[in-house]
Amino acid sequence: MKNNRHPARHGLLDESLLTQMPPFAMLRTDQIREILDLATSRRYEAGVAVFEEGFDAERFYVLLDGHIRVVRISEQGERIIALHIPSGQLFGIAAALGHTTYPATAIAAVESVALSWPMHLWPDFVARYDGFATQTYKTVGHRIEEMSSRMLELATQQVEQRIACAILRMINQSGRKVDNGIKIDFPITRQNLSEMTGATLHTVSRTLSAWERDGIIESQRKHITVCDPHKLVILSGTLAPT
DNA sequence: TCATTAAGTATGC
DNA sequence: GCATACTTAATGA
Repeated sequence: MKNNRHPARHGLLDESLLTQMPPFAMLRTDQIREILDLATSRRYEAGVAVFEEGFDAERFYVLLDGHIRVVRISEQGERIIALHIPSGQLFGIAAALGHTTYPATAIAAVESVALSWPMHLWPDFVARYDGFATQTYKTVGHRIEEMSSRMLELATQQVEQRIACAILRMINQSGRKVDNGIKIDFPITRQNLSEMTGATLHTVSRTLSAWERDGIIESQRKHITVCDPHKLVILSGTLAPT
């Protein structure tokens, strides 16, 4: 026990919180304690921006609980959803890519809790903590892969296939098993899906209605459950055509 | 194959 | 009751 003035006051933050998180999984408890003592913990209401595109990248974050939507605005002023970030992952890590400003806006999709550290600690973290850098570059690699495959989809696939891909991606990353299938673990509207696929919300709505009639999905407002993932995979066009 | 327009129902503070 | 979420049909590129 050395310093009782850490910004993350309250006993909520114990070491076990971070041991689950990939970037910190390889660290000793005393190292995790050090990191926690430097962290600031904050809660974000659904819909609130954690940081915004173009602003100075002052801090980097790890999501403890909730879900983050990474959003950009196109030249025409349309919102594009670039990524969804599930809990346990780093975000706002512009420094890892050599940026000094955030390349996108991060919005809490549900009420969320995140830890953050000032960006000037980034080099220290990379240098001092084993596995932090490798895990980070792994996540960055995954996200770049995901975004580039989405660009390919946008260019080559039909709307129905793109919607299927978007839903499949979300149940892979944030699916929760329920009685009748796999449910996307955060609120998602037709509008949101249109922002991910570049279709209109009307087309998304019609497509989802058709899938619901066919028993492939079930949906309540803001929630989608996939009952027949296999059929969705076929619709996504990921498999070779007959 | 889709976007657009337009007009409707359902749901929740 | 008002905003938000969602549905549907018609029309036309």
